[in-house]
Amino acid sequence: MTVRLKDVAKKAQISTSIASHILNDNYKIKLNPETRRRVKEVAKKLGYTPNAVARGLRLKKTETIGLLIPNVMTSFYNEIIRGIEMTANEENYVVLVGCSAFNTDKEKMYLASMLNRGVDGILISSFKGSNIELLKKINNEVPLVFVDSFIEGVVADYVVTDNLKGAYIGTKELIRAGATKICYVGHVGVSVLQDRFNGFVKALNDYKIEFSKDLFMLDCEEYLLGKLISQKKIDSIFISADYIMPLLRVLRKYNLAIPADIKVATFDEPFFNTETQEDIDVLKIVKEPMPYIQQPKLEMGKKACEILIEKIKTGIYKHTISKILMEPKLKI
Amino acid sequence: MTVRLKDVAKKAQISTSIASHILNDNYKIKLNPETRRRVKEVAKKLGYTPNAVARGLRLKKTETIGLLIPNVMTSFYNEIIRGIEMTANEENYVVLVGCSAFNTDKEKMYLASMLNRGVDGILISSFKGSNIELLKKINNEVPLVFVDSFIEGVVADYVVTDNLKGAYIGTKELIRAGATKICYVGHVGVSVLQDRFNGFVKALNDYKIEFSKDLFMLDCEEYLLGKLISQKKIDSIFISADYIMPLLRVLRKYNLAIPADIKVATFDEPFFNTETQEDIDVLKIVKEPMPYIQQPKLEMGKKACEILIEKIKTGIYKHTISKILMEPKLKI
DNA sequence: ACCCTTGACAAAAACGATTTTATCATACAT
DNA sequence: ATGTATGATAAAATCGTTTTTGTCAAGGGT
Repeated sequence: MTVRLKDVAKKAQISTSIASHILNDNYKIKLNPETRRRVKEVAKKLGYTPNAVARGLRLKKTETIGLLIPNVMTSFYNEIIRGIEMTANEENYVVLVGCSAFNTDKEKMYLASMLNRGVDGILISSFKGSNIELLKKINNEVPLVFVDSFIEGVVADYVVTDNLKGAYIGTKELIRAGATKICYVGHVGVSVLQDRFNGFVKALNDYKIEFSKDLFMLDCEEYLLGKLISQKKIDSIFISADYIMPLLRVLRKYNLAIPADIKVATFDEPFFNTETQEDIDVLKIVKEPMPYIQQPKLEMGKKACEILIEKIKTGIYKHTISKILMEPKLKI
Repeated sequence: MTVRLKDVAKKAQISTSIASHILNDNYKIKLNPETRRRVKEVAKKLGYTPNAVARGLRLKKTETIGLLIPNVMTSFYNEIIRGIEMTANEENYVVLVGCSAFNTDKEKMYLASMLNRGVDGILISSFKGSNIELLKKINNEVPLVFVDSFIEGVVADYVVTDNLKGAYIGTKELIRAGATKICYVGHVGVSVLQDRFNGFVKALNDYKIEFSKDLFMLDCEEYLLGKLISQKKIDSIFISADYIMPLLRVLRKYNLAIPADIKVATFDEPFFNTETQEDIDVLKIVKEPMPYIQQPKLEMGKKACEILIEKIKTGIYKHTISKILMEPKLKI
């Protein structure tokens, strides 16, 4: 049903090869201007658009980029996706999304699938290092840009928030507001999270506050926090936004108000999901909005996509590693 | 660099045609079992996977489905996307996403782009009727399933929440709780929203409450609401979750508490985005969680994707219109 | 008068699969 | 002995492009 180049050529009484040259505005080959006009006119009239699959086969490029992320249901990745879709669209690329669900096998499967579907490049947010060999191999076949993640040993481009700086200025803000005993809540298992922790420690050092291992926990551990609070071992908390609701519940249990009794700053905008009445009550302890570190998610997506497309277009993408640090912002 | 069928064939000392038959498990053609074994072994050893682009060209199917939605940044579409990605992945399909941003031209562009990239089917959430002719045409070329939207005149499948029922049971809940003067806040411009309004009116009728045009507004209009409230013309409100924050601000201005002074039920889970301290304060008027109508978003995505893939596989998809109503739930 | 360029176009190859059509022994029936 | 199945495989066509190579007449230079 759809109109092929052959149809245009036949109607314009010309060979398909010439038609192709004309429709691709190839002026290197000399042609009668009238012929050019005629072919273009016919193509327009028939509403011809080149079949991207055939084109992809011949050209070995599909104007498609693969996007592989852990999940699509958090606002964090959504904004990144949006940024990616925006610039991809501007540059006439289309994006194939896959959701790895933090599952190494699924990630592997998607990578293979994208590759043999001929994507021109891949954007990925990957944490576990399990597919590192595969990623290295892929990195030699198509450009690869990592978003909000860092895989030691893969020589590619990385676009990440400056997590160290973010945690640094967040912690500094707590100190500025008078904090002296700061508790850190958050994982350190992967590079970006380790950076955050390092930023936290750096701020402590710069402001001559001694770091104590006792004031550091991976998860929001109610019992530990309870002890620290009741023994007045801490006056403030720097915490990942993911844990904000659990934290508030703990604080409420101890009848503490923010910021009078305890100061809290979060990495990422705190997200209050209020499922129950208790959740709504819990919010009442927040007397002032908490300062938080905002990641430029949209910009991160945009930037990563720009870099990828740049690499696709130039074809230069091997043997260089670059880490683009996006500027976090302190929001009060 | 990647290994082609030709490479496998050469290594197994066989023609590509036979290799293809073997790797596709075509038993209609008689072959020496030993040859089959050998070819499969070689293919496995070389790590051969068929080039999906070439395959797509020859077979005219790409195992790709197009997904076109207005935006990717609201939790509503995110869950739908997730559902779609899940079932697509299970069925070995891959998803090409596009974001129309409520823009007719962008929608048109994406539809064309997806089509000529050879997607096997399209899932779309479309509101404005502007691309209706294009959609009709597409509907004859590949299966088309609408998600959470309805376009009069396009003979395709629709997967939507039973909006009428949702609004009906939501309103009924308000009435059950003693409401007699209910205000409706929400647009009616598109089919799904009109259904909601109809459900609201139906509930009023069934419970012998007269509908008054004065208690109906498209947006959350502060002035109007203020008047209705201060004149005690209403005791409850049925409202789209999108407007919950503006509504709370108005209610707070009048110093009203939920549900003591005014009952509120929402369509979709109320989403409290608390940007400022005022926002947090505003939540304090909510003394009890509000009842709300929950749409089965994930299931909607799954269902739509299942239907689409079913149609792709059977090839039967023309000249029937079906509207699948997903069951909304009342949450208290 | 002969060779060379060039303008204008056509034919064919290539991309990597799948599928239809051929080849060519051997075996079997008549 | 001749024609026809059939088993096992190869060759060629096809999908719709792009690109390389070919054709062929007109014009220019010596």
